[in-house]
Amino acid sequence: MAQGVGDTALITGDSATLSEQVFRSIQAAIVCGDIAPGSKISEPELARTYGISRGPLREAIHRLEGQRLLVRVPHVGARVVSLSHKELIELYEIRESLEGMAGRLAAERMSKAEVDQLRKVLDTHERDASFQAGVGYYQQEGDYDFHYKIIQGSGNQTLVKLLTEELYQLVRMYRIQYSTTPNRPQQAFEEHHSILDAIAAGDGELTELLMRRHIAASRRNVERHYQGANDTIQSLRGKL
Amino acid sequence: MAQGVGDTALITGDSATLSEQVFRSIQAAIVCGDIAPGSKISEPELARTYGISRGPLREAIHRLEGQRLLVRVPHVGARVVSLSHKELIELYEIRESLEGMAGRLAAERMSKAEVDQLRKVLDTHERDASFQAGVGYYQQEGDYDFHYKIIQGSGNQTLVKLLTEELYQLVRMYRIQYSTTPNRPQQAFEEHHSILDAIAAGDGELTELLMRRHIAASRRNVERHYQGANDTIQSLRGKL
DNA sequence: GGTCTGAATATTGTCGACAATAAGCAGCAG
DNA sequence: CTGCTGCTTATTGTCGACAATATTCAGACC
Repeated sequence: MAQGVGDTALITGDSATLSEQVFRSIQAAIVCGDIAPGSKISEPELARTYGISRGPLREAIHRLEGQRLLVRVPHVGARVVSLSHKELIELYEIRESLEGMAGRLAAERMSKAEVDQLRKVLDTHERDASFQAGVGYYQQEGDYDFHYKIIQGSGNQTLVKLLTEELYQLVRMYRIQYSTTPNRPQQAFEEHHSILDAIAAGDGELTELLMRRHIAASRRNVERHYQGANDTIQSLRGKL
Repeated sequence: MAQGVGDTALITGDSATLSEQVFRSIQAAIVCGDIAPGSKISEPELARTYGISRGPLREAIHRLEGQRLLVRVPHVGARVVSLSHKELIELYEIRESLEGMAGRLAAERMSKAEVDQLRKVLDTHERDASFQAGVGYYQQEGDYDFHYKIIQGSGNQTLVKLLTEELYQLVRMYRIQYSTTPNRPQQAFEEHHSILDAIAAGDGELTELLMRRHIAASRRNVERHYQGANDTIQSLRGKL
């Protein structure tokens, strides 16, 4: 996990530049919800928090703007993105298209070893009690995420970059936000298994179909619970 | 057209901040090929060229990095992106998926007025002599571009932003680069007309199919002529 | 002659200060 | 009491200078 909740210390990976470190730090803070959606980004405050000057901070902010995690308006400042119901649905539509394609390519290109690795991910999820409780599912990240592995298996590096380094940050952000709302771990499990089977069989068309259906179901789930979750967000937003 | 060839003056739109202006200026310069693919970005030099300090320039560079127009490596600098054959194909694959979806949505959602406007774009292309010569086709931009109009017609603003503000900059860049290579205006015309008909008929499925086929054909065309064009790029890259 | 080492140079990264714009607030008129 | 005006304040935008790192080139060694 990239960052503990409430931990505002700089992510001090081996990457040398402060700009890069503060970029990752703020990215993690936004995705994990440590900085509430819709809240304003104060440059002096953040600079003090991370103990750096405003220069690198501003560079990081501009990069985050490009990743859609921040919305900036000139001479006013940056705010953490807060997707409207419509925008969230639009994001899921795009995922449907892109991840469906990733699934098809993965089924066609993944090696046996990669498929086994994917199966292991699924087994781990199944055994883990926290997943059974439906809590952990939405907090997965990176290598251990089922979707992530499939995307990587597509072999299309441009697609991998687009999905994992850009759109997925948003997806993870909303996964975590909605982790308190009723979800559908059991059905998701079954769908994941079907997808895995299709990939193992090398059936690209079927994988694409199942993946699209899986994400569409996920979208409908979010859609169904949106109103309640939205109230929570609004209350969070109240603290500006 | 955003910027004349060789014109290094700042784009002085009403947008106030220098950072924004220099961002658009460099973006246009890269897309139009005024700054060769693979060439290094010198901060002091560009700052002098545009008559600004390095601060706003660096912010612009970070934004351009997010748009995939620049590749940056810490402590070394930024270079204009130069897609490999593989990456270009990957980009087309993604376009196939995304624009196919845009076409489907556009067919389902576009109003009659919007369809008429789209038809007008196509008529204009047809009458314009430069298009008949197969030159102008690849230099279209923004509102006047056939694909652009369809994407907008999808009604999915997130998709619009993703395609037009990010991926399409790359697409335009390579369209212009390949504008000297033999292209396929006549066939593209016919395909465009078929797509228009499908949209006018409100047939989403057919539109998606035709759009995917159209982009796939375009990809194969690029693929076919890639070797020759690549030599040209290599020679350009020689001047660093 | 080729290769490694080291200093000189240039470029990138970071900082603090100043200028310009917007937000917040007090005071006043209606 | 409400709405507007002007000032105060805070935040963002921009700049020039300094520090840290990479590149380059000269010279010595094998």
